Amino acid sequence: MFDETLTIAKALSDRARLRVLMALLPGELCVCQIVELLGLAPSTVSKHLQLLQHSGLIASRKDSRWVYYRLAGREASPAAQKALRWVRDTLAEDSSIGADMKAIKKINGMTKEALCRAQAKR
Amino acid sequence: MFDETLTIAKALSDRARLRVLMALLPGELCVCQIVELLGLAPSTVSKHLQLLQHSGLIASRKDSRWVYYRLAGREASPAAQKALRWVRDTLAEDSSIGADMKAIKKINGMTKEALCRAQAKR
DNA sequence: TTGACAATTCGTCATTTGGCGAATTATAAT
DNA sequence: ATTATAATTCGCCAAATGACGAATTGTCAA
Repeated sequence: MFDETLTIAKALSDRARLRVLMALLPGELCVCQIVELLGLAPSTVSKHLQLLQHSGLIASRKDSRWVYYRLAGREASPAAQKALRWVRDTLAEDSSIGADMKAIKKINGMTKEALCRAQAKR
Repeated sequence: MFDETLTIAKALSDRARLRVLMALLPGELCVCQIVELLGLAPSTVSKHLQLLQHSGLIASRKDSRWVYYRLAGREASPAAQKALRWVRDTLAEDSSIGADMKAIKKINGMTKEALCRAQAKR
């Protein structure tokens, strides 16, 4: 229990990972969308997602070539569920993440093709 | 809000600091008691306590030569209060911290003189 | 079956973090 | 006043962390 709590706290202790959790509040996103949102290298983003998944805070589903991540729900441990509730409650009415939320809307509005093109640029 | 949440999460993401928070659940402790509990150098413990205090999770009071730390209460920000509630709820019935709790009882049973002698040994 | 592409893993590097002892500060006792 | 002591600050080192690009894996399309 203690170690799990520590693992979860470590997972929450990074800006990029916290942004991912916030971004997943409205629903699942695929890796390329998260890459676009964070503006980090795919390998870096993948690492963050692995860590979050390992901590039990998020879960993934594979659809052909794409992998979608979502906040862990009922399958999450009590500790993880409580942690997610904390994040959600604390950041719920936070205006400072408005830019991210706007970006998510934009990203959701883009086709996969447009997204991949955007990423091919770098 | 977001940055405060991140600061709090970082404060929670260390084993020693999490142990301190657990140790403070029953009530305040002075630095020398926490040093005894963690078995770390006073300078290291002080650093951890500063970080926790800076994050708003704990507060301190000075009594002559001693400084006592306690979990932040009403003075804490909503984010900090929620975080403390998360830690408390998550670790409440955790048996793996039994050793720490036992150590706290023992430390509380010791006079200050005995404690200082114990620390003078190193 | 070959090529393209989303995602992950690996190797490397710069930065951050956690640890200590020495020096410093503040308070109490002699 | 001088000494002792609780705590903090400072300077340093080792270990952990986050970032990237290159190489790898798995899946679909041509």
